Order: sequence, then structure tokens, then C-alpha cells
Amino acid sequence: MTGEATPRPEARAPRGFVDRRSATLRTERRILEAVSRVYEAYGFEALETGAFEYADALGKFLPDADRPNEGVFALRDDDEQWLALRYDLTAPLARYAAQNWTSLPKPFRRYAFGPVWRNEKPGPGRFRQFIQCDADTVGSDRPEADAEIIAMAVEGYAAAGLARGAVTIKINARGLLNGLLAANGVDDPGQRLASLRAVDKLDRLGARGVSDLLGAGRLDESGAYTKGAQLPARAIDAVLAFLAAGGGGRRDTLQRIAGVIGGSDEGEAGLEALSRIGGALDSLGVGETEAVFEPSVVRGLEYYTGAVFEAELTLEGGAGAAFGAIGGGGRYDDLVARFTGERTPATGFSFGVSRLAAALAAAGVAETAPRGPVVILTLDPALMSDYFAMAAELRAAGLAAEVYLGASGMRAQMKYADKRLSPAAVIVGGDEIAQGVVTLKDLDLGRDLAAQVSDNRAWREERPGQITVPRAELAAAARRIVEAAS
RNA sequence: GCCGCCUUAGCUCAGUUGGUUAGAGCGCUAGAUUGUGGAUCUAGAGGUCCUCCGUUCGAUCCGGAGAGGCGGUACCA
Repeated sequence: MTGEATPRPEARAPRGFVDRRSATLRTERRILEAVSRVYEAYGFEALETGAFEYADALGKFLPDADRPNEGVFALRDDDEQWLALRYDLTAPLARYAAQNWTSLPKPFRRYAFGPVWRNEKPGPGRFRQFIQCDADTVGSDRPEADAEIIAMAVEGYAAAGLARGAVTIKINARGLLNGLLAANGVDDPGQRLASLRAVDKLDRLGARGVSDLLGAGRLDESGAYTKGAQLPARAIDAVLAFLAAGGGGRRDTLQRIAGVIGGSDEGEAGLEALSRIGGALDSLGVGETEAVFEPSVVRGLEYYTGAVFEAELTLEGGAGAAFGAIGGGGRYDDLVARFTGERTPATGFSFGVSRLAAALAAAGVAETAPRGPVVILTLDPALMSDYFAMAAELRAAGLAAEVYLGASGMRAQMKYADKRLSPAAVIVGGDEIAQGVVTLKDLDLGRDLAAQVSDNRAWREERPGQITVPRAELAAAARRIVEAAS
């Protein structure tokens, strides 16, 4: 007690970090369990790696003096090496696979889930910490490996509670667009990158916006100007024709793409890959609307080398696009080679668990808060040992129970039980002890009955939803109320 | 990073043409009600009016800078 006016810290979570309570946690756990079961059914084994990796293991990015935390949360270890919180689960897998390659079964198939961190500006649906759930196959370049990953994603969304048809997996091959640009004489890496980024915005900006971004540039509604890829008109037309090839069934889309791809080696290779993935999807029983070929899918992560996948919520009126991707993945054949020098083909998919939870809410699958424990009110401090004995009895009978440990009066204790969503309160004071009975209040029933009473005296005298039973029947009576409440 | 809007109680917001003790609703704590959640009434707690600098006798209010929030855009290895 110095009496000094010490500045008080502001009680607030850092931006981009959210606190999640039981209702949300429950939904997320259910998703993780459902998706994990699907992965395990396909033969993938669980793997957990630490939250930190050495920064150079995460990617080509390295913290530098000017912007030591650009994109990742990084810190310097006491041996001067840079550590960084993982920004996804794929880079740690590549590190793990490279580190243990000689002893692993090959191909190596694992799934993993946990939080990842990105040091970026948060936005609607974008956080700086969020949960991913990944499955990857390392060491197979078969298109069937990609198809299987896609099939699992489709099954995973269904298992998580989204109706079939509520999610579409969009599939593309980066070689298609690269080949198309090459065939049109666009070789400059900067122009190619800008073109990829422009194409990625098709669902948000439409063909007109993409066209502007491929050409001179685009002025957005906030007044900011984005410089375009400066492609010649002929190339822009070719890209737009390519984008227009999307839609409809997989076989039809492939035929339209083949007609506009323009005959480069890279484009043909991409077409071949998609064709074989399509064949495998057919034999895996993945429906034509559950997984489609979509020329505008790009994916941001630079390590993808072949096929890329993106999961989108298909809500009425195209609201799914505004929601953002709820999962994504693709083939990354060079990621393990960064460590070993040997090309090691790999493919995988990542569920955005937090976004998926939000998607479920948007799709009308409401999250419900779990019921609280039976609350034993403490009416008389002299009876504390009786209260704890009752709590132990209820727990032994398989019911969640707690003794109220605050200092407030009965009214506040009832409010507490209410706020905890307790199914029942145990009310025992001197009267009950003297008569060898316990009083239980069914809080759901009491709430319903109370809604019909307007007069305060009647409300107090009726004590709606209460029963009194012999002390020995406490657990049985409580169980009846709890079971009726769930 | 760039553009726009915003910042007064836990929340949603009034208000002060620059002047003594800054308000409401909701929420919270408690009382009316021997031992009962709701309703009603009453009382109470809770504020660096985002921060700093400037102008002024005096700034929550005016000017400047900064921070934070929201949205758009860019980036997302």
C-alpha cells in the first residue's frame, strides 16, 4: 500500500486474439474429434510438434533487423538463434519428415491439429491465433494421393456437421495459368505474380475487376489504387477465357479448360494432373458438386507446386465467398527438399477449425453452452461438511456437482446457479437437517412456472419446481432432474 | 502499408456554444422479501470524457501529433 497512483493496466486481450468460452470450445472440440476420426479411418497417424520452430525452418522468410516480426511472431533464443511461432502445420511437418525421414514409413501419412499464429492485421474472420487441423501424405506423387486428401476433406466437413452440398472443394493446378501466360508471351515473374493475385480475386471483384487488375490497374471504393499486371490485351482475353471455363461438372470443366489452355508444356502437365485427380475422385465416390475444378483458385502460400484446393461455404446468394475459405491445401513437392536436398512429393489439406465453427453457426447449426453442475447452496456455514458430503455423493453417482463457495446470500446463490446453467439446486438448511430431508429445485421447471406468475407474493410462496425428498434419495432425485434437463 | 470513419461508466450511447459536483438505459452489488432465479420499487458501487503537446484565467470540448478500435484495400512467406 504505497498510496501512489500506479497506472493500472487495461484489461483487454491483444488484438487479433479472442477468448473462447465453453460453448465455442465445445463446438471446436466436436469438430476436431469428428475430423480426426475421418483422418484415422483413412490411415493417417496423429503427430504433435511444438509451437516454436527455428525461423529458417518455417520458410524462406527470416526475421531481419528492420522488421523482425513481419508475418510471424519471432524471438531470439539465448543462443542467438531466431525462434518463430508456427504459422501453419505444414512447415513443421516438412521439418519433422526431413528430420526423421530414414526411420519413417514411406509414404508418411499424418494428421495434426492445434493453434497457429500469424502476426498480421486481424480482420473480420481473421485472427492472429487460430486452430488448424491438417492431414498430409509425404512421399507420394500419385494424383490419387491428392484425390484422397480431397475426399477426406469432403467427408470431414460432413462429419463436422455441415450438410453435404454446403461446402464445395475447388481444385485447380497452378501450371494451367502459368502455361497460359507463357503461351501468350508473359514471362516476367512480377507480371505472373500480379496475374495470379488478380485471378484470385474473381469471386470478390468479378470479371471486370480482374480484367482491370490484369491490365492497367484498379481504383477501389476506399480510393486506394492498385497497380495492375500490365498484361497485353491478348493475354487478358486469354486469361478471362480461362476463368470462364469454370462451373458445372468436373469432366465438362476439364474439356473447356483444354480448349483455352493454349498448348504449353506446363499447361498440358497441369491438365493431365487434374484429369487424373478427377478420375480418382470418381472412383472415390466424390460427387460432382462436392469437388469441382475452378480456374480462379490460386491460394496464397508460395510453396504450392501443383494442384491446389480450397474449401468454400456455399450459402445462398454467394455469401460463402464473402465468408472466406474454410480450408485449403495442395501439393508442395519442394518443401521437404529444402532440408534434405531430395525432392519429396507431398500433398495435404488444412481445416480452419475456428472459421468452420463460425461457418456452422452461419449455417444454422447453433452452438449450445453445456449445462452447469448441480449447485449445492450454502445456507448455513455450520453445515459445510454436510454440503461437501452431498457433493461427493452426487459426483459418485456420475453427476457434476459443486458447493457454492461465495459469500453472498441465497438470492445471489440462486442467480449464480442460473448463470451457470445448472439443471438443479440443492437447498438444505436447518429445517431440512432437522427433518432428515433435502430440497431440490428443478431450475428449468422453476423458470417455466415462474413465467406464469406475476404476483410477487404468489411467486415466493409457490416455490415452483421444488421437491423435498428423504436425505438418502438425494442422488436419485437429482439424477432424475439432470436427465430431464439434457 | 494505404484510404475512410470512430474513441465519454462493464455494454450501448447522450451531453457540455470552453466554466463549480459529467448523465441515461442496460448490466453489476445489495435492501424491500424468516430461506428462492423472474417482475416491481429503493439504494449503492463504477469515469485519467484515449494519450501527450499547444492555445486559454480555465480544455472532456478548440488546434497539432500519437495510440487504439472498426471498415475497405494491399500483403498473407
